[in-house]
Amino acid sequence: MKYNFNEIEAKWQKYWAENQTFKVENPALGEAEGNSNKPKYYVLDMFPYPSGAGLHVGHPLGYIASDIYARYKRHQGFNVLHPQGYDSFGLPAEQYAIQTGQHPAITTAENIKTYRRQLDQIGFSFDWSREVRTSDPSYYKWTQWIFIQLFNSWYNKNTDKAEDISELIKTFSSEGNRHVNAVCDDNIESFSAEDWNAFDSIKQQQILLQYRLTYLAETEVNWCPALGTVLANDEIVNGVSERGGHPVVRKKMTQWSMRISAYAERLLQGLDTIDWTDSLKESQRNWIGKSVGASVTFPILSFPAGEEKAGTKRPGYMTGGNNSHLLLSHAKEMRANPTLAEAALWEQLRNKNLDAKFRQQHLIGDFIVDFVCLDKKLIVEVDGKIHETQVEEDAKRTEILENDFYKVIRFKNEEVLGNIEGVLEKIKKELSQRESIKSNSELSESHLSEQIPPSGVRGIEVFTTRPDTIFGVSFMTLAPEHDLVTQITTLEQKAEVDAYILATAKRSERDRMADVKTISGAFTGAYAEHPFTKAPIPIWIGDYVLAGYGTGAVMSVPCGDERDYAFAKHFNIPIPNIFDGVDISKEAFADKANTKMANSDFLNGMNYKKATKRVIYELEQMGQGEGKTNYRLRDAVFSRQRYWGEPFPVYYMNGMPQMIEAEHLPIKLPEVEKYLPTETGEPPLGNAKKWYWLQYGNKGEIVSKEEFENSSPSGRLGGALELNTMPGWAGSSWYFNRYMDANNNSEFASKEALNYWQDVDLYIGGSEHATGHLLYSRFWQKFLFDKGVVPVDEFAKKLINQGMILGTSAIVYRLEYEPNLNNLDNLNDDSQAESEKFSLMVKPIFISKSQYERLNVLGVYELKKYLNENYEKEIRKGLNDFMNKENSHFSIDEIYHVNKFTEIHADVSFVNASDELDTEAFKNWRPDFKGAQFIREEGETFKVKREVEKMSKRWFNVVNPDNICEQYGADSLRLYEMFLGPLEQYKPWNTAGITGVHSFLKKLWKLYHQGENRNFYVTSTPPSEGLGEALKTLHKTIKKVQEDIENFSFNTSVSTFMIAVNELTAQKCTNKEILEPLLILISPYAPHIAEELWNQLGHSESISTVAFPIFDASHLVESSKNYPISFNGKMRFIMELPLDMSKDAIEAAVMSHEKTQEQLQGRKPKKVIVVPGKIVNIVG
RNA sequence: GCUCAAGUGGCGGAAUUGGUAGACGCGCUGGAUUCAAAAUCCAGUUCUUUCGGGAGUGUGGGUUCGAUUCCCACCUUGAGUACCA
Repeated sequence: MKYNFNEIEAKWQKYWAENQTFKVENPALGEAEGNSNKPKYYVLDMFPYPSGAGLHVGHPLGYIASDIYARYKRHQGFNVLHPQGYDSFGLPAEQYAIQTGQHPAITTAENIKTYRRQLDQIGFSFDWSREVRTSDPSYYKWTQWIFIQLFNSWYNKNTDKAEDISELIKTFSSEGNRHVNAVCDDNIESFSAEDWNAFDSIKQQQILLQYRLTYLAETEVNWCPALGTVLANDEIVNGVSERGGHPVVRKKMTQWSMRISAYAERLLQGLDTIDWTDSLKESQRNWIGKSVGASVTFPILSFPAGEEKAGTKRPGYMTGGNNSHLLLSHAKEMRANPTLAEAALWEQLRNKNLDAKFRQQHLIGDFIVDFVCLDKKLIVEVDGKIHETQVEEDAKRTEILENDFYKVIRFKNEEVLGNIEGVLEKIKKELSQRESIKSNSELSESHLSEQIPPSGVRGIEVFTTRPDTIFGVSFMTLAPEHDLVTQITTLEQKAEVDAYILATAKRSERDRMADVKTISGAFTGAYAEHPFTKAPIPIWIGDYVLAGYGTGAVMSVPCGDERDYAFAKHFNIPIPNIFDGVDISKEAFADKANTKMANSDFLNGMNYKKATKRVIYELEQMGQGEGKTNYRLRDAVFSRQRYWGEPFPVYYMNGMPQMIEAEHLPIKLPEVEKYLPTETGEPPLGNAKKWYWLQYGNKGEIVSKEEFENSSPSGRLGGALELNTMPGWAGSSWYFNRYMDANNNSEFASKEALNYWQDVDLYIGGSEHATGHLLYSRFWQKFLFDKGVVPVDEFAKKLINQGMILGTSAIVYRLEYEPNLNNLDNLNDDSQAESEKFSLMVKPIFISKSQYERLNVLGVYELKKYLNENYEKEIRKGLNDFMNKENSHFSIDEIYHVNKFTEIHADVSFVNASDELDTEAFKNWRPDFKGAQFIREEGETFKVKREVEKMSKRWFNVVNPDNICEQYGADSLRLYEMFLGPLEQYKPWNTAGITGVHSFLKKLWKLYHQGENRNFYVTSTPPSEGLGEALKTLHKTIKKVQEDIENFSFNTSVSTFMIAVNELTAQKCTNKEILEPLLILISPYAPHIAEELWNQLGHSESISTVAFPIFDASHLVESSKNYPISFNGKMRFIMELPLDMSKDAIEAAVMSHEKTQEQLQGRKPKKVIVVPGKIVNIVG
């Protein structure tokens, strides 16, 4: 009986499918199976995107590893969940649809069919009854559901978790937002409960949107014009799109965003609780980018330093020592406790009775004014009794404010209370006389305003990780895009600054990235004040400061920061040294650990840690700074202008997004005629005429877009439809939970299932998802955990990144030669065309690797000479064919010249294990190779050059698993993929090597089939004397294989099997006691052959259900040891000695050995080291 | 630049609580079998050598009786990230 792997594999694959061998039950549902007593184990692969190209041998690597582990865990008595599915929304199907009109669902279904066939033939033990497809409405129903949950949640920093938005609304209406500590948009205005309750519904919705975990915002996004969509940061590589390499530009768009930044700290902390690779954790840490430091506010000096000295600085204005935080909270307090008159006037002003927007108790500079219309710069003060005692101060205050172009009008309490109509009339009159500053550009460009910072600006806030170096600040740098730049720049510097801003804006992101070394910047002419020394600090702008990080401004400490140092050197800015005993004449000193402060006032002598703490304390006392932690992690844009993705369960009323209630889900993707954006620039969904959306309360009805949008709000939904779809990572961010209860129609997954399976025990997939899928999934898991949907807040305990399998390309060298057209008088004048014709007609000449290496060192002249001497016949034949002549009268070197060699990738299937090219197959490969000639060294075969490259159609090095399974079988494929090397490593595929594992399987087969006819022959005599060696082999193997699987060292267990089979063959072992457990060891790796032999051994149950053999150390006990005897650490010979021999006896035995004497050559050893059971070392 | 990973025969790779470097396989060489080829089997295969031996795990140092393994410095390759204050 021969090892007929094709037959065996087909037989068992059919058996497993028919018997649902790998179907796993949730205990609550399958108590009868007895699974409830078994511990659970969840082994997961990253599900594939089913591309049109199908699988190549690199794809199943991780699946094979996880399958081995899953099968092993079943042998160990675990209830193993090992599912598979498809990440089936994605760009390629859509692009194919755009080109061909084929619906992506059809393409996707076809691709999935191919994938399934390919996966099945490798013999995976997946439970296909739990398959998920992200593009299936029954699945994306729940993706939409999660989106709604996110919309209805906000992040409470006090409880450090996501909470329901209804809680927030309750708080707003009972106490406003003053005490709400949430992760939300910047610049949220503060409001009271009364304010909130007075807001109209739209205003309330706008405010809530600033708190929701998924929110709509005008964001600057990465727009890819070629793909017609936005891309996430991790979808961009080197400034171009990851898919297709198209350029990407920044663009402002209204998009859905996910407030992942709320989870930055928990995502970081969570890394310590999971067993993922260090490099992957490191990537995520970098991506989150936590930095701890301080935020510091530098007041802006109103006049340049020189004028300040002249004594023109105004009193009370923007000097250091004031506390904006205190003033702000004071203003809030005053707002909350208005006087009667103030309240009465505010009631009138807020209702826009005067057609102008007023603010109450607003901070202007250092002053809190009662009411202000910022647009018209009109201040209205209501004075009580107290003002009678401070007329002078008030006058000064008015003067200062009026210098800032404010107009101040004052009313007495009595006036307001007695004649409010008259007061309003006066205000109205003033308003009408003042021009709106928005429409008056002259004003803001006037000389004076250039010198005087506008009101409301108190200082520049910076973020620094080195607050300890604050005494080293010698300038400040703002990003060119910083809001303050135009406001603070002096007239003299305006031209220079404007020119610089323009130049920076022109440079693309890529240019800026490529050109890091060039230092550029401009001085604004303005100065800030140092918080401690009160010295004026020049304010510069420079493009090394990024608008998008921190506050877009830095305090520059040239002595302690490389970039600040370079900038200071370049512009001749002083570089004060604040480090004790450090020379900064050549470079900045950025070594935190060895910092000792000097020239730093109260910090002198302190180290980094102490100084930092002290500075932050001092700044907090002054109200000019505080300890702060910054994260690089940005909120994730969640809208895509694509067709083939999840539709949002969203419509708009009055411009505000509304969720469609969960009971109406799924919102199915509508049909479109064209998959391109509409003529008006809407996303492809704008083309949809009919929607599988609903009539209110009447689920599932098809409604036309017009019908939907024009319907009356009472009967139908009414409002505009959301036309964007969700990004690719939406569906993949929670699929691992769905597998736990994949066919549940009423829930995301049942509580019982979620509680039983908890999380993924082992997750295997590529490291390319480090900052995409793996971060987003952790984010959603934490969110779902907060909401009580899932029981754990990390979804995968252990994660392994499988390395990539690379291709081994085969390269031949093509000799390029051309006619010497000047000499070929019978040719046409059009030499260009002739040359092209020639190169088409001429027979190509290919050169072998060794010949190429030989020829390539010769010069062109030598090469030509060599070719003429050795290959004149071949070349002349090519030329003659071209010229249609028998014999040209020219000598060979008069009519052609050699150009160069070009590398041609040959299909790897034409090359054998010895790198020899099948020249016939190669000639038939492409029509222009038909008459190819091959040059090789005499007596040599034609060998190709090998090169390891990524597997790609382009390089003709793609190997299809279908062919491998047909030729060698799935078991060979599985073993070989594991045998190639460590799972995590990148390694080249070379089909030639598979013969090794294939012949191993044949040898294994032979162990069970003896004699001439190879009949099944296994003896079942009880273990006898002769079984000792075989038992030793078996138990050695059990031990090693078990260790290897648990350490994911699958490559070494394959060689262990080889050793075992080689040994057992040599021992002529035919005993069932040995051969039966051996099969169980091998079955996770080569399940088909194991199942077949197991069956032949007389078992009726599948081998996958039996228990793993137990290692028994007693079989490995030895009585003697081959001691390596080394001299000065070098092993010289081996001596067999009993293991129970004492140290002294060993030494004596070794010393008396003749080889020892030989080595020593009469010298006396200085020392003899004896480690019993290990080694003897003699030091001479 | 920074972070992480890794450097061992012709090739993939094995060996770490420090103890026989090169397991296992490919390829290669020789032999058996065969009309022949494939397949199969046997022997050899780190380099060097005067056949005694000697050298050897990216380079240079160190610790140790003993280092592929630990420490320091450097070089190279791959991956990620990039003016992150």
